Amino acid sequence: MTRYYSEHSQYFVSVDCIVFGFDEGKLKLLIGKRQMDPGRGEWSLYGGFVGENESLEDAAHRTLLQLTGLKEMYLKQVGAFGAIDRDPGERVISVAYCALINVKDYNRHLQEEHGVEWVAINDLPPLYGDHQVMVEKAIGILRRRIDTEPLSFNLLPSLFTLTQLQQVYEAILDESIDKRNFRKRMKLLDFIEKTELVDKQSSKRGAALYRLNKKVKE
Amino acid sequence: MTRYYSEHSQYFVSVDCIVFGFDEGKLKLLIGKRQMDPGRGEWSLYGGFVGENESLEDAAHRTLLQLTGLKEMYLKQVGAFGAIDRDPGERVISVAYCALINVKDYNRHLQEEHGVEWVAINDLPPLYGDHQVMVEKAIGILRRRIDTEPLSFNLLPSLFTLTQLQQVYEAILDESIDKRNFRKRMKLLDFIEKTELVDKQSSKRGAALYRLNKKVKE
DNA sequence: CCAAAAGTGTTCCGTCTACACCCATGG
DNA sequence: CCATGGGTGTAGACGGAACACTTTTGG
Repeated sequence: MTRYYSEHSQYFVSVDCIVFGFDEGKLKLLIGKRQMDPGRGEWSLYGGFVGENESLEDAAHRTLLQLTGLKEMYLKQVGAFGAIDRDPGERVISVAYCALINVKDYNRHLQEEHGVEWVAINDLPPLYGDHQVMVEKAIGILRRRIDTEPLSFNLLPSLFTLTQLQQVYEAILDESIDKRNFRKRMKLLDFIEKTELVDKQSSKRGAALYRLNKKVKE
Repeated sequence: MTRYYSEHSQYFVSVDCIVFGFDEGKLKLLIGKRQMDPGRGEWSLYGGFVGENESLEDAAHRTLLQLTGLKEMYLKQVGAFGAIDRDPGERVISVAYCALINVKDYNRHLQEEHGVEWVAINDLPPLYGDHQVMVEKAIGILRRRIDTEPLSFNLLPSLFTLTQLQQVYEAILDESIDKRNFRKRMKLLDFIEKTELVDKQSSKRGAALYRLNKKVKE
């Protein structure tokens, strides 16, 4: 292979995954204690190095597959982080990706295998390196996009109640929403539809289940 | 230095700068013909490789200083681009940055030195590699943020007329705006203020000049 | 005196917000 | 029968959109 750029330096490039889930009415993040040096034992996002035969996004998908057992999920780039000393070990340039998954789909024994836990975002411990900043930026993106893009559904099962959906909105925006106004707004969305099915889990009366009816565009 | 990650691959990392300016009532981009292989002669964004002693943002600033002679400017990360074959030469992971500058501040002889030109965004030629995609993403960011963040002022001199400001909005959003409504909205912004000065360049009657009165927050 | 750009208000309509009560059911 | 969560409508406030004419002055 012809070498064009050989006079320049090369760097390790990693991806860090900010995996959001929704459980017990809260927005949660999958984090674990680092199992390698440096920073062994510190709370950290799950990440991995970019391989030679994969794009950044491929690397994020591979990492997320290892971590969650899931192949398809909502994935969005949060940004590149390249401060010289951002990693306490060596210089690593990292690209953060934000993923939204349905906690129920998560393969539970992978959780133990990787030593990760779901932690509520309002209750996060200090995180390794600049991971805190990545998380904050990811939440900012979610907040800004939640009304423009059908994000929230990725955090729920394919059948969901309006109450669940409202809880997702409230968790992401960190504010409470009026139930009637919320339901009115949701009725105007053309990509969700009511089914005949009823969820009896959470109430005696039962709540109508809704689903997406179109493939969501980027 | 202790080596922690040596089993992993390393990559060239570059920054590519999407430099917007506003001139002749149009939004323009600073692009030039590549002066190196591969792709010599193709239209391209201006970019550079990331050095060992600089962060990604430092690299973008350095590159922009070389290109424009300007030290301070609005700069925002557009995203990381890492497809395996995105660069026709070798694998290079690139982080795109979007800069907004006032064309009048631009050091004109640097333009010739670097062989770059201001080209209206509606009139761009095909660009090298994935640069087109970077530009589109940058424009999307500007459009989404123009009403949330005081962006537009970076494309104008420190004293500007409301007509100029409106032209910037129209150029970024690619749609025309009602003059009265626009001026009403601008009057509500607390960070711009009318001065006693009058611009006689563009009209016989003269137009009031405005300026920013607060340091802009991120 | 006229061409060219600056400047200025009002009305209408649609959207968002606030707000409280009845319903269905399992235990 | 009652506790629990599900479900519904209306009125007022507010903000955005449509719309046309007068002013100033250099040439």
